Amino acid sequence: MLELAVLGLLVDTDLHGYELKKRITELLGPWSSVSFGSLYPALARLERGGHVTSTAEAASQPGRPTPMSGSLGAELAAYRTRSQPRASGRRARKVYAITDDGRATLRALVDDHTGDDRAFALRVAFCRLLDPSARLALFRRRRESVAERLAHRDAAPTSTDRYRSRLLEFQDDRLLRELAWLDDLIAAEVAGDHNPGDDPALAPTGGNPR
Amino acid sequence: MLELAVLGLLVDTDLHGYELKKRITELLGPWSSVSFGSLYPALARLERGGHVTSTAEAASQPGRPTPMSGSLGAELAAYRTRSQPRASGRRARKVYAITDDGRATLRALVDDHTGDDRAFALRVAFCRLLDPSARLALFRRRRESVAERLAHRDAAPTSTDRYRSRLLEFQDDRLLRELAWLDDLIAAEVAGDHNPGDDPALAPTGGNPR
DNA sequence: GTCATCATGTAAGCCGTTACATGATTGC
DNA sequence: GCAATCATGTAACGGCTTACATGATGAC
Repeated sequence: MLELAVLGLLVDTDLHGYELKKRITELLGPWSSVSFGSLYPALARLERGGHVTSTAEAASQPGRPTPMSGSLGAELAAYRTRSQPRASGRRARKVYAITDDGRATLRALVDDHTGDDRAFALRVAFCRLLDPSARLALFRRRRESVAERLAHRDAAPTSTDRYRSRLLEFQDDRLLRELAWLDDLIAAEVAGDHNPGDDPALAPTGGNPR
Repeated sequence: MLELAVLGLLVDTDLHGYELKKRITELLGPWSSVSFGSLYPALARLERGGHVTSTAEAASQPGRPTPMSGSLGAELAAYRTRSQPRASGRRARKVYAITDDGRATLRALVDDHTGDDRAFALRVAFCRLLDPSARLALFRRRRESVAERLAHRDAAPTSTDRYRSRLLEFQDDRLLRELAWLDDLIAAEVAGDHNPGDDPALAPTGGNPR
């Protein structure tokens, strides 16, 4: 799940750990975010596995602009420009970039259907990386799962406890709304709403065309 | 979280592990349920800690009806009656009962405010065990937390990705609805909607008055 | 001088999972 | 005889958390 978030975010732009954490928090919400204690080991794992590469951002050498900048994305460059004024002396950052292998892994991660609600949300967040049929399948799987949950609910006996019944009511409403949302998404997919120009984000080419 | 579910269910009636698992699944939904591999160790932990006691349900001795039945609840008796036909020869069950210590622990567990959404749902499911002021505080804390999340959302930049923006929209709607639900709950509490006769479930008396 | 922010990591531990081991009863 | 259901447990492992360790910079 952490891997999914990291790889998904690295598709857009190269990032260092600290910034990555901020973006994950933004994506998942301050609740159910991740800690450094899991992020850094995860990055190390991903690097060992060849899914990402890291480049030590050289500090205190203003004469040499962006050494090994081949894998550094345009957005990071912009970020670095914004924070240029006190570039030297800062603690060395490790900038991570996704590899072709990582892109393949990411596609598999988005396509699989294990894990909880948070994992599904993450999949939706990155589902543009799937081809249309896989994306549609993702939505349909979820729809079925939610429908099943609802059916199971209807069979359960009504609770006598006021709070418990209010809770059940609320949760049922939630499921119904998710179902409607999924139906909307599915309808849009079937209608061929996806722009004909394929997203090139996952193309195994070096140098982001942006 | 598992402890919370177990203790909460044991307040209503004494249960053995297998049945407990079924009820937890009913409460949490087939998704995000628990496995035996965590339930049984949890029960052992709770027993070691003195929060529950276990009684080996004697089988193949039809002559002696319910030995040590002092701590066996009425609802279990009913359950046993329903499955009486083949009572002897069945694998021995361990029936768990909550202790006064367990009731105190449960109250603390429901009152605390750590953990994720599932933990909150569980707290609501058992919040009748709190006194009105603590219950109100529970709802208000949650309300604040959800409101904060929403405020943070509004500040975030809108995504360019279609799926991501649809997701954000959906999640925002969810938060708004939870807010409205909480406001309802809080209003009902403030209006003194709680029945004046206190729930005796948490009274440290032996022998359930049912 | 000390606090907040940026920045990267390690170590211990918790809580949960899957897979395995055991064993009886009922129904096909 | 075989599978499903009931019933209880152990072992290995995974992923994530908290707390700790380190260290620089800028603002008050």
